Amino acid sequence: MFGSLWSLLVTESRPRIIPEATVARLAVYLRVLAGLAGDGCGHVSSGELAAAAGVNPAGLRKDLSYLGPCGVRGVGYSVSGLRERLTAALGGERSRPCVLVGIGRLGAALADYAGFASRGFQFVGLLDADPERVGDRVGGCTVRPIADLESVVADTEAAIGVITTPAEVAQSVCDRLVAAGVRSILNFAPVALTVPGGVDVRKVDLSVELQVLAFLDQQRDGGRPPVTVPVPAALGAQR
Amino acid sequence: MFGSLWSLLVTESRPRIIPEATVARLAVYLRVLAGLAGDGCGHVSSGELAAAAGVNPAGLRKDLSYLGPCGVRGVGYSVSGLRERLTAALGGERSRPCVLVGIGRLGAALADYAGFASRGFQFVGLLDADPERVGDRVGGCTVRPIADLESVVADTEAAIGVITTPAEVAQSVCDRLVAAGVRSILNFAPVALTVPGGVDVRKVDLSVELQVLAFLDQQRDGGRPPVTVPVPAALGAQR
DNA sequence: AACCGCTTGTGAACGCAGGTACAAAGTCGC
DNA sequence: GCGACTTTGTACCTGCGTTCACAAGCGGTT
Ligand SMILES: NC(=O)c1ccc[n+]([C@@H]2O[C@H](COP(=O)([O-])OP(=O)(O)OC[C@H]3O[C@@H](n4cnc5c(N)ncnc54)[C@H](O)[C@@H]3O)[C@@H](O)[C@H]2O)c1
Ligand SMILES: NC(=O)c1ccc[n+]([C@@H]2O[C@H](COP(=O)([O-])OP(=O)(O)OC[C@H]3O[C@@H](n4cnc5c(N)ncnc54)[C@H](O)[C@@H]3O)[C@@H](O)[C@H]2O)c1
Repeated sequence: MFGSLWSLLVTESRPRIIPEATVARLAVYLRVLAGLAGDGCGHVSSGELAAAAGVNPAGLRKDLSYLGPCGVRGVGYSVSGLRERLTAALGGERSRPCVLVGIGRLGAALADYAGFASRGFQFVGLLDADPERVGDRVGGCTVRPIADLESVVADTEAAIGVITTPAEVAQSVCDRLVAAGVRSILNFAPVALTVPGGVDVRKVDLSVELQVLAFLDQQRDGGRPPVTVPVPAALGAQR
Repeated sequence: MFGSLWSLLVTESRPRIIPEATVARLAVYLRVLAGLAGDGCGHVSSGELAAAAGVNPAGLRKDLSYLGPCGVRGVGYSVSGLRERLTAALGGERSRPCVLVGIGRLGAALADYAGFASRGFQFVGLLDADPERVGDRVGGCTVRPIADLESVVADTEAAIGVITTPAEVAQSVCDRLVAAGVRSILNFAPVALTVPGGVDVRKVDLSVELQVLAFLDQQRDGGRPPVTVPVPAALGAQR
């Protein structure tokens, strides 16, 4: 009713902000849809998608509603249409150049992983301080000395930097990446990076993941034998 | 005030539940303290710890308050005392046996990583379906055939299972782990695992991390120039 | 053409997490 | 011994995320 009027007033696009938690789930939905596109089905309901993504159907609909009306009531969502909408919302299909610093065991695994390229993320620069590793070819790219960091970032216009160096040097690597123009950083080193405003950092901390699991395990076991806690199912309840 | 009274009523320990987000941060604090213990300083203030951990000082104090009074007013927290308190809260120092399924590039990197063992997490079982990999020694452990999964879990009493197999087989591997008695699972495969109640699953999704960074990057750039938005047709066509 | 069933989209309520501000409490200096 | 300073611990508030429930809308059917 006044939705069309409003869209006229705002000229274009969605001024609405999308919560970060929603963005993360949108990426999951997109991957599920990619697997679904192979099948012949042209439509999916929120219930099916939610089941495949492991989330609540109502939450999924609310997530999608941030992109505006995407589905058809009584039918569901067009698989191809929703894919386009999601890819557009998440930054389009354009290739996103990334640089990876620290080509150790973890770094090499990331550089060699095909799942990133299929989503538009390409490692155009692999950097390491170890002369032994420089010159190696990993995942279709040659490892270059860390001294080339600035020039590689400048040449490739890399937007994302991934840090898989030892923790001690992660901050200095981060500083150099930011100085070179990188404004998005994914950090695997177990340190809290300090960055200037306007730079986004996401941290992947595998030790913490294990420690949380250990805590939940202990909490579960600790609650069972000794005393109290009449409802053991409440905590472990799965959706 | 009535906190002490209440603690008397409940006899002992902490019946208070600790939010999962807090647990994750507690693990970070513990790691920061480990690095700090080498130094001579016997006390740290919430401000120092918070700066090192990259969080708000008040939030850190609130996190620690879940464990009961840990610090001394006017002085700070005893480094050694807080370490003991945190390790106890997170499940003690006892070694936690883990099994790792799928010794590919990522799995091998994890199995070879020294940072887990130093926190009590030991990979006591490495399993893979590829006969080529069976028999390899990775990180002080020999890769065994996937058929041994049940016996390995039973023998080692592994509490945590880590899945680094291709996505297609992740659910079946998960089912076997759960059936064998594993109640905590860390999943790297890009699928939503379905588990029965009482089993905890945590998922690490690196593609999603990159995609969120890409979105934030796009959102930042999209906000700077006045107009445009390269996909104007999508909305008009919708309605 | 009107009805019916199915699914979306969203308003409202709830619970949780993070931040601010302040009072309690202990130590250090004199 | 006492005062003042420092730092903790917590109560309050605000905003976010999630869930529930329901009305609106569309396709198919009669
Ligand atoms: N491997 C894992 O499973 C794992 C798990 C959790 C966290 N991490 C973290 O990820 C990071 C890397 O782990 P890893 O196992 O690959 O270690 P690694 O030692 O195998 O690799 C580190 C690489 O960084 C390079 N490097 C060192 N200093 C550098 C510098 N100044 N500039 C550029 N490169 C430099 C080294 O040459 C090496 O190739 C570490 O911070 C580690 O704590 C790893
Ligand atoms: N490598 C990365 O950087 C990366 C990044 C994100 C996600 N992942 C995910 O992690 C998983 C592993 O990635 P990878 O790069 O190590 O792949 P990989 O192909 O190198 O390793 C997979 C391993 O699993 C083994 N395997 C296959 N089927 C199995 C089964 N039924 N039982 C036991 N083992 C089996 C294979 O033999 C192989 O050794 C994948 O799901 C991938 O999507 C990897």
